Amino acid sequence: MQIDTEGFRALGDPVRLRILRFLLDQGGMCCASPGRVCACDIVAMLDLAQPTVSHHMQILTRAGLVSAEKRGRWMFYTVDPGRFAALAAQLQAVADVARPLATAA
Amino acid sequence: MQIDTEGFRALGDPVRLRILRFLLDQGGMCCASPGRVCACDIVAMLDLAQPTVSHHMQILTRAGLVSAEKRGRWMFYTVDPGRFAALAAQLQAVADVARPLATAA
DNA sequence: CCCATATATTGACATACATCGATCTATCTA
DNA sequence: TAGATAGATCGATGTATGTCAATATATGGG
Repeated sequence: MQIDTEGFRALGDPVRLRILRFLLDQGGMCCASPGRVCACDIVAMLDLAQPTVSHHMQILTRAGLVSAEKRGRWMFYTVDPGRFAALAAQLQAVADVARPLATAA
Repeated sequence: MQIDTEGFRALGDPVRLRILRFLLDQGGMCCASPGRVCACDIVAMLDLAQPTVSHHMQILTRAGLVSAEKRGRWMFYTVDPGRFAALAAQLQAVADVARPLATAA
């Protein structure tokens, strides 16, 4: 039973969850670069200083939840669907193992 | 897009993940009360003081990841499969939304 | 080349959190 | 009812972490 600490740790912060939701929402827009949001947009959205946002983006990328791509002066961030699917599979595996135990007890 | 902070936060700790794995493994045993592990067994397994374990179990139960049942002097803990399945669904929903954006970009 | 802009890095600080010893509460038993 | 045991609560403490101001590092434009 493999469960990743770093991934869930990165998810356990309200600011980072807000950033993830913002990436998904902005990704749905039809203009500019769909699915890609630059760091400056995230700073503008949040009421936090630029270094703080940079710090959070580092945690998210190091956890593999978002991938970063530098394009000129801007850093564009994308949510990694494979990583989220993998984490979802881990939790579902826990649920599958726990299900018969919970009903038996 | 609903993502639960408290659940993932509770998962983002190596000690608590070890406890969860222990609950699942011990749950597979055929003796005593299958699927149920008392707090004393968790204390015995970990190299941590009893109040520390009690604290972690509170966090896990408050996050809904495990359910606690007092039976006499003992507290028995069970992994909640529904809660894990719900969290898995949240992450899978993120993956499903992010998938087309990642491929389009 | 120099300046403006976008992001990263550094250092400092306050708060949150994991951990423990000591103690309290509840429950069983003799 | 007294003693023993399981677990929770409390208070203290060290470490981790979120946050910011200041600065550094790119990158593009004039």
